[in-house]
Amino acid sequence: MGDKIIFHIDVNSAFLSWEAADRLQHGDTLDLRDVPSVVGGDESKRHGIVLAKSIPAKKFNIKTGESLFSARMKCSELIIVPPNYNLYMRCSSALHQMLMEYSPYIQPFSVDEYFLDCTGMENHFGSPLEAAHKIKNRIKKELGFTVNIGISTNKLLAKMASEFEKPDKVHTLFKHEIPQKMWPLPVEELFMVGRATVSKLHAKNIFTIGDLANTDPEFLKCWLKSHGLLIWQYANGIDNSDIKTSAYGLKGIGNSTTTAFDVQDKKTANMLLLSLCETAAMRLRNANKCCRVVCVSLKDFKFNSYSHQKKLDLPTDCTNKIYQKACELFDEIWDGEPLRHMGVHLSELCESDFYQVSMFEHELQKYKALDRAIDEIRLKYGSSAIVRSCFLHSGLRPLMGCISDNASYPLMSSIL
DNA sequence: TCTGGGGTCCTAGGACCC
DNA sequence: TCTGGGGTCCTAGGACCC
Repeated sequence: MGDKIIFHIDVNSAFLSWEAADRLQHGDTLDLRDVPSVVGGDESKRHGIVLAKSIPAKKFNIKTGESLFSARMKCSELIIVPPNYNLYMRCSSALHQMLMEYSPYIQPFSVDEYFLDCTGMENHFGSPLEAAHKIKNRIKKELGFTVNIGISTNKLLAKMASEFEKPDKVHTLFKHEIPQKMWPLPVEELFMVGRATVSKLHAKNIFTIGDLANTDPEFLKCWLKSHGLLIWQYANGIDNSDIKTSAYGLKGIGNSTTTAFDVQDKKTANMLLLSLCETAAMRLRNANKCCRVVCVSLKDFKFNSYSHQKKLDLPTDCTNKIYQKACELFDEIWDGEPLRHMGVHLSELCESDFYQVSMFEHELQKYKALDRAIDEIRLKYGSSAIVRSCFLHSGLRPLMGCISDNASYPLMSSIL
């Protein structure tokens, strides 16, 4: 059996490219990609970090993840645009649609990354390099943004290849190219080597991917457990994972927010929890799932974070049930310190049609009917069409988080 | 440095049972 | 009950990714 051919397609500065393409489509004359610009949160609130940056912004040494405050210090004329998650979803799915024309073996890896199994496509689209250039150029022409494509025989190497020179490039990283193309790179550029691991590796004089590749795997395994073995395999280009096609199993749904102000009282906290639960539960129902575990996470004004989770007696997709449990969890852990961040996370999901509702839970049936009715109205008339009355004069948002609200946006196909 | 929000997976420790 | 070892479940926290 011969080697596979795997492509990794990565949108260059995705959020920023998509914003730029969208603005040009709508008649703007300025291309954000040509000036120092970033996509980021609200400078005046506390959501302020850089989510994506233009290449000119990069020249000012602005980094993804840094605060908008410090980004602005580096470049006073920096343009900051707020994120538009609905736009990103539409761009992502337009890309998905196009890529599916080339191979049915496709794995969405994140909103702006796809793996494609292109084994045996030579008859249709030419050599892997030719095919990748065709795909890349077509995306640019028809969708209005650029991508990098990495080509190799497994996902890890394809992904590493797509990280090479950007933007708008195709790179290969086959096995025999590893010593020249990958081993000289700093070890922190290896997939799965993050901040915590890199400082440990440096302490043992491991500075490049090559250094890691040539370290004794037994030693790494004893020292860093399974993660040690994993990064050694990656450093040597070893990855046997499959392309996970179709609807891969969702493991959990979370919804969290940094509040614009410190939360000091239980009443406000409960309303925020309700808002978070509404969105999370709606997404759960949309996925036709129920959850067995509810988790509440908190971060106080000193940035200490802590969480508390509990199993439910029965799986549920009901907003009120989830909210009740979230309040209970909150009461059990909140120490009264002012809070700056709150989150709700639902896990241990199961199929909702699998799960039989106990016929004795009359109250639950009522809630389910209510959830169904509310979901339908929000789908039809937009998410703000129906709002719990307690939010009316609260100054708080009744639905926290990014939920898609198709009513207020035109379809992708009409824009791009 | 004034520090988001969505995920996944792993590990360690305690409870509980045999 | 001056008391071992192993399995499983549960929870909290931390690592990583984008």
